[in-house]
Amino acid sequence: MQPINRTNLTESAAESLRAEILSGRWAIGERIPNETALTELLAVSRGTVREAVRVLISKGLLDARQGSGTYVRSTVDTSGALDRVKRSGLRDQWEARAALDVEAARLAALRHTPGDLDRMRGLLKARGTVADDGREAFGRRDIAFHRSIVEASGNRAIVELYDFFTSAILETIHSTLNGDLPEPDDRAHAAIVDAIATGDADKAAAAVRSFMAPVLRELERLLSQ
Amino acid sequence: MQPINRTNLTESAAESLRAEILSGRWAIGERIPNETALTELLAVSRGTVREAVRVLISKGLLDARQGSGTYVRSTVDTSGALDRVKRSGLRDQWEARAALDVEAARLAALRHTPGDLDRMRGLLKARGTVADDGREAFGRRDIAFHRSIVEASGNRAIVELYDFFTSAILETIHSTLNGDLPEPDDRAHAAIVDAIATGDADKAAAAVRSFMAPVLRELERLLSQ
DNA sequence: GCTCATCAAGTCATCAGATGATTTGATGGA
DNA sequence: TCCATCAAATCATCTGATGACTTGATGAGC
Repeated sequence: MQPINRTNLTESAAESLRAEILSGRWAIGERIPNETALTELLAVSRGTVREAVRVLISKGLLDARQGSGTYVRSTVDTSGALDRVKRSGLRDQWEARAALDVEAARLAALRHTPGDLDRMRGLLKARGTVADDGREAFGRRDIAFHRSIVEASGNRAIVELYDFFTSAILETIHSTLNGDLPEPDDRAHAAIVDAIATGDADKAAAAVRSFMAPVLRELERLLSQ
Repeated sequence: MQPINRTNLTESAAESLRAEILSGRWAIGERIPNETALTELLAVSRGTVREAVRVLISKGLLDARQGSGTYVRSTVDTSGALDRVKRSGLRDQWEARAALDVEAARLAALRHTPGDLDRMRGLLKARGTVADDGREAFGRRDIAFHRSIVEASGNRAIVELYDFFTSAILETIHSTLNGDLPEPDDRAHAAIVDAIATGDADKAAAAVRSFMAPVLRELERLLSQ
């Protein structure tokens, strides 16, 4: 039986290089040793060095320029962050998304354009009910509506993370949860849009918060069983 | 002059493979063609194929097993999400982190232990001033204090993202911003801890929000110049 | 008929060598 | 001083070979 931690040379080399970069051994923008030198430093062949470097390039830590060298692009590695977020549990993910959702509504109240409001209301009308054409299709329309609010915040970082949480939560619910979560009715949805339309950030935030509360309570109940 | 979108074979191959995987061409757990076959499919050498596959392994899409084959591990790619967040601009990042910070304080008010409060107060006392031993060291202590609040939320997803934003924002500020951001005084910091200690979630959230406001205003001013 | 050691084929892991493409700084003439 | 040219350095890519590991087939032994 092999030890389960057995790893290959490429990963060892990549990990070793990554640690050096994160330690700040080379400053941002500085050139790291060339492939031949790394071959000796890491005691692996050039092919293995190239695979390791390629991984770090894809993580955004390095930047290779043909004819010139390989340079440090960043000394912080965030590639594993989302993996850990994924493993953080459904309640935590839901809370984090709710935080973004609330802040998005707050910003949307301040920054929304007339077009944003039209789009929200159009998607809310098109949302319909589960009975129309099944749960999955309804889920997609529901998500589209909520996303339109987040988009109206004009904050791309929040939109991006919101999308991530949405897919992560969906995946988790599919695989772990069987019970149904309460689905707020049209009136609750419309209340959010109306609050945003008033331009009152606190009111918009409160609307989303009270919208989320019952779902979160039910979620905690289901998870504590 | 070369077109700026010029890319190398490895990236083309990786992108091509990634697209096939995301399209669902192979089911999760299914084995993809071996290296020799990929060499023909992608019309590149084995070395290039290996580099491309290695990148997709590091993204969590593939899983290579020596002697057996290379298998699909996931058909959703979230690895680019944080990259896009990084490129979303300083204001957006700050707002997103503030949202998490506010929610963390809210949760901390509800869930904190006596030990949490002790730690926060200890770190606040140890925080001192810039004059003590330079800006960088002070910055680290300041971050440690704020992180202790986020940790007290008991939400790992929020902690993880908070860390991400902290490092991303620090890096951006280092490279783009020269002006100083306002630094709230000890009293403002202590007010957050006190609010959390009362167990009143709204009060804690409001404390963090008013703490953040002047910094965000100054940030917008600096960025609009 | 069942079990299990053995084996061979298939596959990824790694190495070594060679050539091409590109960048960059040095050189030297106009 | 300017600029075309060149050579060295570096990454990009290909090719061939060998090793390590997995897996299913085989067949002896019971």
